[in-house]
Amino acid sequence: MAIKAASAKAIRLTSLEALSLAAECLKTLAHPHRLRMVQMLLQGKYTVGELADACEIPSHMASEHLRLMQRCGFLTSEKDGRKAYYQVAEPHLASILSCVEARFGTR
Amino acid sequence: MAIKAASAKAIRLTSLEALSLAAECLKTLAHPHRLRMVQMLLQGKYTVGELADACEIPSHMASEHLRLMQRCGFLTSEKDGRKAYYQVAEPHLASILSCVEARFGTR
DNA sequence: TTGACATGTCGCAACTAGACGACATAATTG
DNA sequence: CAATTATGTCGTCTAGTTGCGACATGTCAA
Repeated sequence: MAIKAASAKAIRLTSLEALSLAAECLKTLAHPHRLRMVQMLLQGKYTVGELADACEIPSHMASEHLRLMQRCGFLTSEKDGRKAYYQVAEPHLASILSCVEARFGTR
Repeated sequence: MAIKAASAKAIRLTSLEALSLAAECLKTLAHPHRLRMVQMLLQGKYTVGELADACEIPSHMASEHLRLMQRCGFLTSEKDGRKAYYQVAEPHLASILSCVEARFGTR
């Protein structure tokens, strides 16, 4: 009886549960408007309205995107009067955006 | 009349079309089984069956995942008899997987 | 050639995400 | 207080994704 081929090469694999969490986070990032928001927020703080303008979407939709990214730990927000400023909380986003920019340009 | 706040900070932004392509690629990657396959393939060639075993899914489903990843340029395949060996074609995958492993562990 | 194996394809049902109008809340201004 | 501005939430409709059984193709060995 043959030893399973896959187990012959002993490789360090991340558990499927951990990869499910990772997949959820990546799925959250995998949206053109959210990528643009992160690209901007890596260079400073912005309000919901500024991010919405840059993505050419109504601000109440930007607000939802920002909430999703906050939920998986990418962003944090702080209120100043009636404005809400968002900023990047997850440092790994910088390297992922570098990959995106390297492959898809800064055009 | 005030100059628009967003345009005040001149920032280099990737076009929304390019970000849409990027989002599609990221979405393709954002799946636990596909992440595991990429994690394995970054360390060598594997057949559909080996990848399927490692993900605990039937091989015809692994085949579909691999086709999707091939379609967006992540992987290439070569046939050897009735087996098909897949390997990584997109070098940036290594850095993205590093981020995933850094945040979610190699548990 | 027959059977077993490895991979790939098709079509359907169940689920999930996205866009968006409508509405809600909260702060500022007159 | 009433109007305006900025953000956040809810429900719905649509479109896309996932899992999977069934089937098709191609390869090898006896």
